[in-house]
Amino acid sequence: MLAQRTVPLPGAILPTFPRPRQSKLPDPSSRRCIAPRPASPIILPQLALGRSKRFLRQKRNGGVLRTHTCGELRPEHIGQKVTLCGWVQNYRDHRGLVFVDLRDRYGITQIVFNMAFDDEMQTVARSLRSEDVIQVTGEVVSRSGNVNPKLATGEIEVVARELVVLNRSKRPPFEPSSPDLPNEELRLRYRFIDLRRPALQKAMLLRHRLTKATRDYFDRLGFLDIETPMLGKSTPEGARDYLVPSRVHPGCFYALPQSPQIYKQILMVAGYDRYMQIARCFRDEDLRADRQPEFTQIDVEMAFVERDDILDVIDGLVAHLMKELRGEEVSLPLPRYSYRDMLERYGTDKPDLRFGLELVDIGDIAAECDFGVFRKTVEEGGRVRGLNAKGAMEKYSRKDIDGLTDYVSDFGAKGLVFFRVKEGRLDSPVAKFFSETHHQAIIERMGAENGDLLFFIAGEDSVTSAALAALRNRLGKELELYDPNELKCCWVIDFPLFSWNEDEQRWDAEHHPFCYPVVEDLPLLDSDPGKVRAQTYDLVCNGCEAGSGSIRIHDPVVQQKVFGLLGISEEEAERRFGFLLEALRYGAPPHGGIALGLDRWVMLFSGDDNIRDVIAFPKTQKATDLLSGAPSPVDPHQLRELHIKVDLPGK
RNA sequence: GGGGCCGUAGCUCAAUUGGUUAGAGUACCGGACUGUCGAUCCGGGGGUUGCGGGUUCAAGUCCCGUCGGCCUCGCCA
Repeated sequence: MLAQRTVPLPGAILPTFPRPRQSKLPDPSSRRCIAPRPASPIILPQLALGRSKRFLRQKRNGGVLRTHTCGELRPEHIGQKVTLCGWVQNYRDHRGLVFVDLRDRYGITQIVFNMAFDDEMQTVARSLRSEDVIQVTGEVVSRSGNVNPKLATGEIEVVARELVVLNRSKRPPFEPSSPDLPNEELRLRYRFIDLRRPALQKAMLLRHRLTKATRDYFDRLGFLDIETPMLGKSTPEGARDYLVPSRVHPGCFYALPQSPQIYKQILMVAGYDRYMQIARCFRDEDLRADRQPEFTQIDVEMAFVERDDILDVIDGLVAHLMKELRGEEVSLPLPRYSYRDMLERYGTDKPDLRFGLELVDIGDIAAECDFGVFRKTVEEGGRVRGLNAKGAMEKYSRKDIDGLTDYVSDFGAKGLVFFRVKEGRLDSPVAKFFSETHHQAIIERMGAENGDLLFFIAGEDSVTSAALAALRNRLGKELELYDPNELKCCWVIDFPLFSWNEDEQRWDAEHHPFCYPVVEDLPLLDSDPGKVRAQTYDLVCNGCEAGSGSIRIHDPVVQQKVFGLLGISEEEAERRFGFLLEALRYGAPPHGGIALGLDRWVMLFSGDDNIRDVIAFPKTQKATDLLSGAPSPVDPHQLRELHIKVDLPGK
């Protein structure tokens, strides 16, 4: 039988279809198309991911439009009468016979419409186009002889007996099944189409599972999930705030949280000694491939703990996630390295440990050679460091190396010296400035063999680190030195508390201003602040800063001292976050915590390198939402209520 | 704020050194077709080459500006 609404529709742009009457009727007996299992729950298998086999159970009620999903039917269902709903992914019109690939997020099922059964229905079936939404009732039959091995449901098909067009789609700007992706601008504008793509659905599912596994883990350990305000007070430093004007208090603004930092510390003072939250954070800074203006943190804080207690808890989380999401065992504890050590070996505090390619210092050799740049750099207190790209001699032409030279110049390197190792000697435009002894010394120091390609950068310590770290990552990728699917995590600890800000002639907090110094370094706060180590820790995964935290200052005196060194006066400190200082005066327990970037973790687990692909509704690099058009001007009357006048810069 | 890449049909792309009426695939529309699954076959419509200016006999192509997207340095505890 054909439902009333299935008359062919005129034109390309169609009005919204009313939902079929069945959906509004509570009486199941009016539904002729329901399969004969009214009391049993429908089991909807989620998209398979990893080795986990989890099932979502959905109670059948009188209002369902479908008996199964499009990913569910198997040979065991043959003979059953079923009702499916979904989107038309593809149609193959043979006139008397029409095939439709019906898609929902669970899979694809082939529907067959046969003119022999219903001529009128056939006319409607032939009018179906991509992304139309339909409801089909029919019988599950075997596809013996015509099995499609590409589909999980490929052994069966549904022979349609009833078709309801639930809604027509305009011609979609792109199709979810298309092998070549349209440009990202279009994908973001039509995000509702993009989100139909299996890749994004997979990412959303992974994100859900990661979030849930995280909550489960902390719940088991007795952590409380406590929400903190979105409308708050501007936090002391760091990123630019997103501001929200107050209507009730003319001229005053809330700030959206850069993180729940201060609130979670106050929760510790309040005695909620194990806190966690999946917290949305906002930072009004320029974007990157792995950075969005609003992002999500797994926020954690604990009281009566020392650094290693927190590291142990997060070690457990990492192991739990690896097990739950990838079925992998991780040996704990995760390795813990000092900041100094990482900077020396990898040039960065967030090394990618999936491969070696460690940095090597040849300052002593450089000091003796006749190559002016090297010798002079060392004389002036700089460093000469390099790395050995094993066996890469043939892989990089002179032109390629010029490209690398350009690349490292972005990081402040004035040049890139290279040597090809041939017949036990160094071959390079600058080789003549090095004696035979130097050649052999460098070869020995670098562990070089014939066919290797050595790179060196001379300059200030920080420049050699930054440039070589960047070069190392690039070489690691280009030379395929690691398995891109591997996840390798470590802790980096013992960061300095401060770094010197040359421009403003004062100390900056390396992490944030609430980090507790290493106790034995406390006296150095007065004598040599640059030497003070902080009780901070970064969780690093595949060269990505995946989490960062510290033991906090719970003593108002130490806190004031740190503010002083940061150039924050007592008055300013009181004004901006006096409420934290005040809280610390009322019995603050020793406490500390960490925040992990949830979006980045999903990226790491999914192997994506674009944060937008793990966020349902991301923003562009200019922080706009192409779907909604945000941000946008507002009605003048809204501004008047807020006592705000817009003063745009002239062009 | 700086550097780089990109913008041509609904979409993905092409267009020789600046040179004829800007093409192809796909999607869309019409027709044929009862076992397709990237269906096939026949026919058709579809373009302000992002926008504005300039150079030139001539601009999709070169130059300047601008808008938008992406990557990146600065920035982001």
